[in-house]
Amino acid sequence: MVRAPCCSKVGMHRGPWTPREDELLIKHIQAHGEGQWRSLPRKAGLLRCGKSCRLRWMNYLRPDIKRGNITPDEDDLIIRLHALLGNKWSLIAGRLPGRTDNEIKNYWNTYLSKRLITQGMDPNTHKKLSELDPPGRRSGPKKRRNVTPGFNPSSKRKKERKDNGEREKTKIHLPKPVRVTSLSLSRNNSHTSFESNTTTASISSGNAPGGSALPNRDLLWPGYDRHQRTGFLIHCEDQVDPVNGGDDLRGKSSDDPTSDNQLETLYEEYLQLIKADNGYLDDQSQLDLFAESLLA
DNA sequence: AAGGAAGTCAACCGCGTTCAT
DNA sequence: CATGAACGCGGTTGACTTCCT
Repeated sequence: MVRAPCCSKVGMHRGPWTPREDELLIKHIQAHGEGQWRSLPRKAGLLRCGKSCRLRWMNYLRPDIKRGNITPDEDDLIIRLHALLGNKWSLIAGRLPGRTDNEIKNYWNTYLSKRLITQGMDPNTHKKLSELDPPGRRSGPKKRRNVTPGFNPSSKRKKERKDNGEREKTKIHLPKPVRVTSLSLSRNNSHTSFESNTTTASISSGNAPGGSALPNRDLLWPGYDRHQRTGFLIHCEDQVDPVNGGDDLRGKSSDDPTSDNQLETLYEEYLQLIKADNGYLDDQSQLDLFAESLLA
């Protein structure tokens, strides 16, 4: 089947966005919200394809985007999540508040995969490189520079922490809340979706994200209201949805063998573990278990 | 100082999935 | 059921920057 282009490319602007274009896009989204990307450029007075607008907003203009250096904790988490999830950049990004999939993908391709290679690891499998691929024949960074300002190799940081007598821990961020749209509603109905605030591991918070913008609970995915009451919103997106539903539930079978109760129990255990250690998790196996549960 | 090599990252592209008609 | 629209994702590109010789 021949696929129609997402928009007519005749007369469209391409390449880097100008400040004026950014301003128009921001103003439009502030006034009308996200979504309806195809018609957005016309309504916003932009000579851009809708896809381009979405990308610009998601990867650059969104107010909650954290720009700048990836922290050591984020660094470690990316590697560990990549080992479990593979190149699922959006899923990895979902666990790093304020980071975009594009940013993490670029960061991985630019630094992390190369660093793993220099450490003798295969960046795809996270296993030691076989003897069939001896170090001298590896394709890695050829030469050059102390990379990005502020970039600090993880091994060095770990050594510094060890030297300081610090425990080696991985900071765990709570799953990132996302817009939740009802199963029964059109994706284009912006009045029936909501955004909640990004939440990190401030476990004791009892404030419900989402606030007054919540739609009828009956329209939400199973488990939402339960976690809303306790102040957490599980990130549910694609197959990661831990409560048998979520943003992209379309087509999901209600016969999913994993019960709500099982998943809820697992999630509660996860929260308890983090609570017990002020937002950190020492036990790699517990982190792995949680990550695997997301893929179940 | 200049030119080329290499790195970075925003943006583009194509495809898969889901929903509406 | 078939088709097209809309969206999101991962891979790739290419302009620009930085470094090396």
